[in-house]
Amino acid sequence: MPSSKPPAGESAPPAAPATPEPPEAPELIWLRPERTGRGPKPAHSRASIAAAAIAIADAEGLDAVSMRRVAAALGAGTMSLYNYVPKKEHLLDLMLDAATAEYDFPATPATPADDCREGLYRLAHQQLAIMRRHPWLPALVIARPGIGPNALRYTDHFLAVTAPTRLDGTTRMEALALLNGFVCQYAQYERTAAAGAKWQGELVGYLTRAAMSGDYPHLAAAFATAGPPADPDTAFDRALHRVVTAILAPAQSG
Amino acid sequence: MPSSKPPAGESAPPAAPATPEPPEAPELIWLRPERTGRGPKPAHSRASIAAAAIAIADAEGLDAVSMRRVAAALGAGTMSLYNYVPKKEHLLDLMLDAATAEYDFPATPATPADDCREGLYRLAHQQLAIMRRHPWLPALVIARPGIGPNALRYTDHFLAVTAPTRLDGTTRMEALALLNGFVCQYAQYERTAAAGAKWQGELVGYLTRAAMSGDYPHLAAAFATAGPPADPDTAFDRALHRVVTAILAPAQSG
DNA sequence: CCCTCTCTAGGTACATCGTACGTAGAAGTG
DNA sequence: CACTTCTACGTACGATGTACCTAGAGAGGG
Repeated sequence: MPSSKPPAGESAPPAAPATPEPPEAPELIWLRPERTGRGPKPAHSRASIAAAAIAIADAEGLDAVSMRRVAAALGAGTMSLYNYVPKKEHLLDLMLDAATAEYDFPATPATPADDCREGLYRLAHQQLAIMRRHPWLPALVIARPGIGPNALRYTDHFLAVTAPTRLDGTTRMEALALLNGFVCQYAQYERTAAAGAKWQGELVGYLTRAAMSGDYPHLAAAFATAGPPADPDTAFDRALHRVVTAILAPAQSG
Repeated sequence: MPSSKPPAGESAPPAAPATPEPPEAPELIWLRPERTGRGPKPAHSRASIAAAAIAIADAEGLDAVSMRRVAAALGAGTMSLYNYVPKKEHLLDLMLDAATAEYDFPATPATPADDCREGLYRLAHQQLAIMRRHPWLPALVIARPGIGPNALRYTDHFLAVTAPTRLDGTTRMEALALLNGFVCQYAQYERTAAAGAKWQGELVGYLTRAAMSGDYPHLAAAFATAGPPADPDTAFDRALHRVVTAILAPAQSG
């Protein structure tokens, strides 16, 4: 328990017993008010901090996002950041939610009919576009549930789109997780494929050697019958079609 | 290029030009031989190193796995580890592959018929079991493609199981990614849910407040009609059923 | 009005991390 | 035997997250 302890070497504290209960600031950053309205005006805002962090992550990757770096980008002292963001995790939460704000949801969910499928396609494509813009995003989404206000907007939109189906709320939530997870995985795959392009030569050599070793017969067979690598977008669409079909299927049949 | 350079302040090197080409050790650790057969016998092995790292990760989480920590667990000096593992990333590769070795593949892929579905269920359940044993695994699997020898075994087995379907190799590879990604996501979800149990009170409060705010009508409706939380295993099975159905569907129809 | 309390900005300091580099010695090869 | 090539390990550096402290700004109560 690293809570603030009094000097603890002096005499007994006068009246109030040491820590009468630190108001127990919530762990969830969305439960902390951005401003409490006393003292001097803060020089920055959560929004500007998130924007600065996102700019760094877009340009140099998530590893380049350090408290020092973000603070410097804002022209602030390193430790001043901690007035806005109690831990680095919360900085990541802010980034995640700020990126989620980039979704553009149509006001009316298309038509009441089963354009549901089309709505899910559009949603997934938008998500992929956002994640291509911010290659660090999938890792964050996967790592933490992150229920910021914009994630709630996303959830609400998804529920609206899937309302025409007669699936119950729980099932639709599972469907959301399924679709969300799929797009993240795909974006993440694209990312590592792009980053590992330099070692691709090594990898190909390793794989062909493995295939020829005879230890992996089915792998070798698949290699032999493999066609040319597909265009990323069509590969995505094909897999997306499968996932959406799985989502819209009535319910467990067997 | 941090290769070994000669003192470089002396007179010109006699005959060989400074660095004639460092043999360019491969980045992929699986392409480096474990032993080259000269010098003293190494006191450790990749297997023992991976085992030590896994023990630490199982007990204290992936963050507790540091080079110093693993070396200490082996009774070795910190820097000695770098004789076996050129970078920490490669340590993670070793851990990943060692965990993948825990799969137990049946020698004969059941029957030639469409027990394919059953085979995929078994595979997914085994994967979930492994990931529950090693809560740090999903994060690793998601982060890097990691094509160690045991991952190849897994791939080969998957291809064997899905052989009865008349899907081509590329499609079955996509199916593998789909199933693999799904199980990882689910395991990761379970993990964060378990870790965040302490803040669950906060989270529930936040969500109900959001639902009541009127800004998320569909979310509120879903909340209202939500049943009791399902048993994790049945929830997994339900979602798995959808995913496997999506995988086994013939091919893009529309 | 001033006093006081609360907030902000910022600096210093520490533990811990990955790892570059160099030295000492052991085990094979000629 | 000498020589080469490996292993083991200590030291040291730059970077990280963040605990803690000092000043000072500005609103509220007397």
